[in-house]
This record gives sequence, structure tokens and C-alpha cells, in this order.
Amino acid sequence: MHGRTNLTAIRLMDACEHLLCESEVLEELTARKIAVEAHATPSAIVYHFGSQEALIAAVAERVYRRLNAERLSLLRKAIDRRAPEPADLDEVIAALVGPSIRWSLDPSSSYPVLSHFTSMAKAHREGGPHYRKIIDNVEHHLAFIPPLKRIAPWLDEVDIGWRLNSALGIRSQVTRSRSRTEILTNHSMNLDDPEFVIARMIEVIAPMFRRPI
Amino acid sequence: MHGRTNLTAIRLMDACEHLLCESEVLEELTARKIAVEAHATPSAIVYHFGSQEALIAAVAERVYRRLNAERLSLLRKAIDRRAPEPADLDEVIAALVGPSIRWSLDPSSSYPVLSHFTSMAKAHREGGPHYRKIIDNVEHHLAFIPPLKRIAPWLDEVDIGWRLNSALGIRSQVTRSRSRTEILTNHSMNLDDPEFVIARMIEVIAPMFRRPI
DNA sequence: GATCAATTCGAACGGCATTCGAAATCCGTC
DNA sequence: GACGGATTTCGAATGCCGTTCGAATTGATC
Repeated sequence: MHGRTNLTAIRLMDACEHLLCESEVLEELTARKIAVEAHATPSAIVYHFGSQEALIAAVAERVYRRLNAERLSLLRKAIDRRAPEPADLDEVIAALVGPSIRWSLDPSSSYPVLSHFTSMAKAHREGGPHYRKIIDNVEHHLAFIPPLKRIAPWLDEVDIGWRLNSALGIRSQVTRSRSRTEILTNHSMNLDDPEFVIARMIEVIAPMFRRPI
Repeated sequence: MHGRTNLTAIRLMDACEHLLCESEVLEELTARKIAVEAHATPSAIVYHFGSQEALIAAVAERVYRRLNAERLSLLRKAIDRRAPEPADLDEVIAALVGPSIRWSLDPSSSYPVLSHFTSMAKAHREGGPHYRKIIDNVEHHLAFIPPLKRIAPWLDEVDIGWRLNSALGIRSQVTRSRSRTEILTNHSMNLDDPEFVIARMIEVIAPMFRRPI
């Protein structure tokens, strides 16, 4: 009953993820197209998920989990490499922003799902628990606070969180407002090279965590 | 003929701006509601603007102009106050991010228009010149580059633009992802006080422009 | 093979932005 | 003051959307 493990439900999620990646614009995605690609009917969407919106949220959550796992894996590596010393700041920042940057530049990734989802969350019913639950899922971000506190012990946890939040803002700007970034940097940066972009982001984020003079 | 100076066109824009501010969620805004509030019909929208989304774009552009004027006015003040010496870095940053922060926290402002518009631009036809033209309108941002270059002459213009872009990302994060910001800062920051928030933003943005050691 | 729940389907339904041809209004000219 | 062409308004379609709902189908259990 209303299962998410049903074969049809999985086919619907796969079709939705695929179409979400293909479609440049969110309004191209319709329940009927999803149904066709999944060899089902629009009714199946509402039967298995409750609404089209909820289906998209479920797909976004699935993709989100993959991204977060990659982030946390990199964070763990950064910590272990230097343990018991504090981790390297640059490496921690790369773990935080790297996966998003790489995904957003990899055409074969499912990054568009997240991109579309975040913009959708602002346009649709805010009360729905679908959105806030996923968007505000910051547990994986909170995991970055203790290692950063070890690196910059003169900052309290609120300061760390504030800087973490700022770093995420910079990342969003680069992934979401690419054309604006291009113009401001006079088209002189190769924004297609993820490692270069990550290095440039570290260049602006790391100073936030340095000891004030 | 399709005039934007027509009385009905102005009433439509005013109604649209008002409804855009009132409505929590973008999908609450319908052409029929706009028409009723403007004492017109939905057809009037397409007659005067071409489409509902073009109307919203026109409204957003109008609001955007007001915000940009405020930004540039503050920048001018910051420059004049120290001329012929370079402007104060903190003051320039406050000119860049201050107006957005104050507007976003002022319930009587039209900030929701911009908030809704930016999320709408991602969901609708990307080819339409409406959106990119407004979103990528960075002329007012480019005006910040020369003064910042005087403050940090060891950075080239691309570096300045990159940091400018990063600062804008931080600002967007604070204005758009408030709940996430709250969680990461452990609910210990008074995010309702614009001057406090601006000071905190300067705290993380200014170090980007400091001379590396 | 019967029973009952779980699932699928297809035909509605209401709402949406938009189209379009016909009215109505405006306005310079006679 | 009346005319006539352009401008503006209107209201009834049109087509698409997500969703609803009852009936048909399927599948497991006895």
C-alpha cells in the first residue's frame, strides 16, 4: 500500500530523475511524461507518492543522500589523514564544497535534480513537510563543525557555523549563478575545471578561519 | 499598443507587486487574481505584457532598480567620505550587502518580489530574454570593482570579481536560506537585526580582501 | 477456485495561462 | 457633432495541467 519499494514506484522515481536531468526547465516535467517513461499512468504517481511534488521530493532526497555520503566520506578521509592532529583546513573545505562542484560540472551526474528541487521548494507549498525536511537537512553539515573547531579553536561553534554557512553560500553562487560568476570574473576563469574552481573557492573560504591579527 | 505606460498596465504591475509580496508561495499568484485586483481581465495581462511571466519580470525589474540605486548611493557615500584616499573596506561591503539584508528583514519592503523572481527564473523558459537580462544585470556590481581594487591593489580585477561574487553568494545564503542559517548557528544569532547581520557578514567577507601573509 | 487487499487504469474534474474575434473606447479630423 | 481607424477591453473558447474516483485487474492466501 502506497509503497516506495514497489517496482512501479521505483520505475517512476527513475523516470522522474532522468527527466529532471534532461529537462532544462522545470515546467517541462509533467506527470504524464513521467508516467509514459515509466510505462505507467499519472494516477500511479499519486497512488504511490501522493502527488507529483512528493515524487520529486523523494527523488531529490535519494540524490541528496548520494551527495552527502560523498561529502562525509571525504571529510572522514581528511580527518584520518592527519589524526590525531587537526585536519588540514583546505582539505576539509574541499570535502565540503568539492562534491557539489564536481557534480554540477559533470553532465552525467544527477545534479540537475538538486538544482531543480531547491528552486521548486521556494515556489511550492512551504507548509509541506517534504521540502523543509530535505532542504534543512543539515546533519551532514553539522559534522563539519567539530573538525573545523579543532582547526580554529579561537572560534566558538556559532562562529564556525556562521562561516560554514557562508562557505555554502559561495558554493551555491558558483553552482547556481554561473553566468553571473562568469561576468564578474571577466570570463577569465575556466569554470569548467572543477579542481580549479575548488582551489579558487578554498582561496576565499580559508581566510575566514584564520586567526585574526 | 502594448504600452507599459498605460494606466491599466501600471495598475497591473502594482497589483502584481502587491500580490507577490503578500503571497508566501509563488503558485498562489494567478493571472486572475492580478486581474481582479487591478480591475481588469487576464487578457489585459497578455495584451500589455505578452504573458504573465513577462509581467512579473517587469515588476521585478522595477523593484531591482530601486535596490540597485540604494546600493550605488551607499557606495558613492563610502567613496566620497574617504576621497581621495581609498574607501573603507567595511563600508564598501556594507554598501554591497546592506540594502539586500535590510530589505529582506523589512516586512514593508518589496523584497519578496525579488525572492520569488529569482526562484521563478530557474523554473521557467530559460531562452526568454526576460530573465537572464535581469538576473545577469551586474552593471551595478561591476561598479564595486574599481573601489575594491584601490583598497586591495595586490589583487587583480579577476580576483576582485571572484571575491565580489563570493560575497554575493554569502548574502544570498543569508537572505534565502534563513532556516538553514539558523540551524548552523545554533539559533544563537539574532538574524532579525539587520545591522548585526551585516556586521557579521563583514566579518567573513573582509578577510577575503586582506593582503596574504 | 474463491476471497480480499493491493495495484492499475481511464475517464472525468476543476483550474490554469493563453488565444482570439468581437465589442468598446479613444482621438484626431472633417 | 459625427466619422473612422487605431487602441484597448472583454468574454467565451482552447489546450494542458495535476489530481480524483470508481471500476477493472492483479496477486496472494486459504
